[in-house]
Amino acid sequence: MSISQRGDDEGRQAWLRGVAADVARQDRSSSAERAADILRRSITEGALRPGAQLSEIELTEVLDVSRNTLREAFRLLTHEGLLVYKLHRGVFVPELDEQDVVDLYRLRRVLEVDVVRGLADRVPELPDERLEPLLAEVETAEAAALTDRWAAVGTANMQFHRHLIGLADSSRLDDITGRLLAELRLLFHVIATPQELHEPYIARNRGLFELLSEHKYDEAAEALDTYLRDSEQGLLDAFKAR
Amino acid sequence: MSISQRGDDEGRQAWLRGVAADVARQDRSSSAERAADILRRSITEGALRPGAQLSEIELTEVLDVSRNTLREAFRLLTHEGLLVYKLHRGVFVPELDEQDVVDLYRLRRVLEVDVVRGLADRVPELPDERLEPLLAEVETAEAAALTDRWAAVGTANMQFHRHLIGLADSSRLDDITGRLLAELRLLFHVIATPQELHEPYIARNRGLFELLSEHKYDEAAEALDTYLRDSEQGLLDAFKAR
DNA sequence: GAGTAGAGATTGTTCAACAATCCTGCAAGA
DNA sequence: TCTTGCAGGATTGTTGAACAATCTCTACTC
Repeated sequence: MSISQRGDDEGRQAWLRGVAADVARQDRSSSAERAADILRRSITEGALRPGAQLSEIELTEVLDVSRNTLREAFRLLTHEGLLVYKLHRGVFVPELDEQDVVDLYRLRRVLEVDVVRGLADRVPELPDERLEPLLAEVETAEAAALTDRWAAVGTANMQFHRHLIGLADSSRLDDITGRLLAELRLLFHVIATPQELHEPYIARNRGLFELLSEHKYDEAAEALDTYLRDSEQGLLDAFKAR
Repeated sequence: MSISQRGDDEGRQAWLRGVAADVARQDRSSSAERAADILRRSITEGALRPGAQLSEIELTEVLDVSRNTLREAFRLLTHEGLLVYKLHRGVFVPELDEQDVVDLYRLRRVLEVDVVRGLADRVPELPDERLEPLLAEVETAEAAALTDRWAAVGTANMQFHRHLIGLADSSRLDDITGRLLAELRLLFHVIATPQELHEPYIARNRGLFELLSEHKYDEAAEALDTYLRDSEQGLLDAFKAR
């Protein structure tokens, strides 16, 4: 389909913007970002455990980038909280503790609850289709649970919250959330029993989705608050049981 | 005073920790951070205006660092929101608009108000001396106002809020706040009338301090909420008048 | 066993070079 | 006139090598 076949100018411009966005997304080239992507996956999926040191020489060979570029990738990940620098000693996957759990959840609670509460005053009102990504994540989690893929359940649950925050249309909030969820993932890796950690929240996410689609925002905010408190307590218990 | 002249071991260790912290602060990775410091000041003080491009070659000569180190400094400032990268085009001082004002203030409001409200449930109770930095910033602002140094007033007012957030003892919150306030500073530079932008909040900051020192946290939270709404409106008005 | 000195390894920083991309101006064509 | 295509120059992206600064570990002394 060529551009000129589209009739209206508005539609054509929208289409152009879409293409531009795709290109920009694809064009996120930068060797550093590509290296960071690989490392990010290695960390969030648990191949690199908390406490592990990342050797520069070793990784330049594995990732096939220069030391300078690798260090730039390190910087990107430290900004996301997935790595920490120790001067003259190198970069490490951070080891978070109970205090970090409390800190992270405090932030999550205040931000997420505020987003949901804010949906009530929104003008124009939130279109229903904005909730579709939430439902998709719930269904992904449910499917993963059926085949005992609890890590995938955890991932889908987190994506649910990312999309929830996304409803606020705030790029800064999205940034902060990205970092919070990344750090949360680090915490999950010290947990021995992922099933009991993630399973209860599949149904609760579906419950949240339904409250939202019925525009019961205050109720949803209330439910989300206790939800997050329970989740925090679950993590703290898992920590103690370790 | 030499170490051995101090009698007690505890005191000596505390002293050593203090020195270690000072050294660490001084030794902060030097080159890249030193370059970042200079650039940060240039931006926040207005020498580098929003929209300006930062040339690598030019700055390597001015700052006397290598391109790699300079680029690391750029990364640091990008993380703080003081610079933005455009792939293959360079780094620029971002240009914020009304929408950014709304976005920033929404975050400020929810975070700061929550911090103040949370002080009520704090155990152990907040020691009075934790409020001293707040008072110091108020006095700094008052002194600066007497000599018409309105930029300094704005700085002190922002530091007031940084210390306010600091009462929550959350490193992540401190990070986020640092970025939010840095971005706010960018906004101030498009404002023609700094006096009417900053002057009213000197007294209001003092009022907040007094409510806090009387442990009237809910009242303080309420005052802070309207404070921030007024401040946001002031910025938006200034934007429109531009 | 505690403390110290030195060797080896790793990180911090710089430099110079080349590759990839963007911007500018100009000429050719509709 | 407006668009399109194409050099050419300028800027950024990436690399590899080199050296300095710092840490870690081992071996030694007491």
